[in-house]
Amino acid sequence: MSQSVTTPEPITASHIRTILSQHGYRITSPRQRIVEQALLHDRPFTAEQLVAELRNHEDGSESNIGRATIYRTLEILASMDVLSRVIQPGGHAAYVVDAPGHRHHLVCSQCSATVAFTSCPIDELVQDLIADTQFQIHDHMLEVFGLCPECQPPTNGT
Amino acid sequence: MSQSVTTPEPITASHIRTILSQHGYRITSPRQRIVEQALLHDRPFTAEQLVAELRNHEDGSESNIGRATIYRTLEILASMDVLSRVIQPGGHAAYVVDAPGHRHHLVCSQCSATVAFTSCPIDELVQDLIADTQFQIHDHMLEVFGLCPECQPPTNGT
DNA sequence: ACCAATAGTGAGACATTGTGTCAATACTGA
DNA sequence: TCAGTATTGACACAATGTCTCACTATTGGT
Ligand SMILES: [Mn+2]
Ligand SMILES: [Mn+2]
Ligand SMILES: [Zn+2]
Ligand SMILES: [Zn+2]
Repeated sequence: MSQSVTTPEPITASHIRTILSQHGYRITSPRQRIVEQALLHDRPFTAEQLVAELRNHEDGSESNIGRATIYRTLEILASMDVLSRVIQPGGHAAYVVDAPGHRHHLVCSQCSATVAFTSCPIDELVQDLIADTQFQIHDHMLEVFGLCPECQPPTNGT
Repeated sequence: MSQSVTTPEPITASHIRTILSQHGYRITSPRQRIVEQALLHDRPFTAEQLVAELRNHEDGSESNIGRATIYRTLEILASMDVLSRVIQPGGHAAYVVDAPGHRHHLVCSQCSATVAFTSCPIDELVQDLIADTQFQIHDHMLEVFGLCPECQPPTNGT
């Protein structure tokens, strides 16, 4: 087996609290609820999805979390590499929970099953690009799309 | 100079008409105006940008083109590789005019200057991913972000 | 424990972006 | 020229994202 596939180490809500603190962010109740809700997902989820999920469930005791708060918090979590911003096949933005570090994702176009991988083939390319264009290169986005084994049409084995 | 950078061959409106025909699309007046407007751009532009630009200028003679038509046409052009869908640093979708073929883009985060390149470092990676995950891999998206020479802060050469 | 400073919140108005409908229109090939 | 049909555009609507601002809650210092 090559080095491509990452077995993600679990990341906990308390770990994320620590990271928030270290970055100077306050530990607030909405942020904690957002983090916990995000951690329930092992596939990409959209901001609006979380908005819906966090809208007071049957339990009328929970207060609502404002849409703006959710968008803001997701951005913060992404900036700290707790989440990754990914692009879904259709072109829409979503987030996935991630262990920290540089990751890319292989996403099933059908069911959104996601496999993170760490090998990044960009590094050598970047050197060429810098030499050719004189750009300073700060970032890149790479997403790979396909069909997971479950979603592949059965081969017609006559 | 390495092979990374593409000097784009010009693509003309009439060439695009041919491509449309070959794909079974009709040559309509709105499509021609959309194509011509798109060709004026050498940087990424959004669908809404075109909507605005095509909204009858001072010249009251031109009729309006519906928003839906513009979105539809851009998708068609992208599906024929006349345009590429790209993701801007902020995460928003845009299109760039392209010579046909497999391209990626290096985009300036500040001024959106764009350099297309053809070298794609994905191929070997894809083999590993297939072996490791059993996914069928159909597509990928790669964008590189940075600062073009013009937008780089001057080095403080004391 | 208390307090002052201030980061953070949420409601909602609003802006932007994208989709769906459908009668009317304009291409195209025959 | 004409019938068949792909395409249009207006518009309503859905979805997504941004902004504001008075109010609240967290935090570090005392
Ligand atoms: Mn990478
Ligand atoms: Mn490629
Ligand atoms: Zn799948
Ligand atoms: Zn620039």
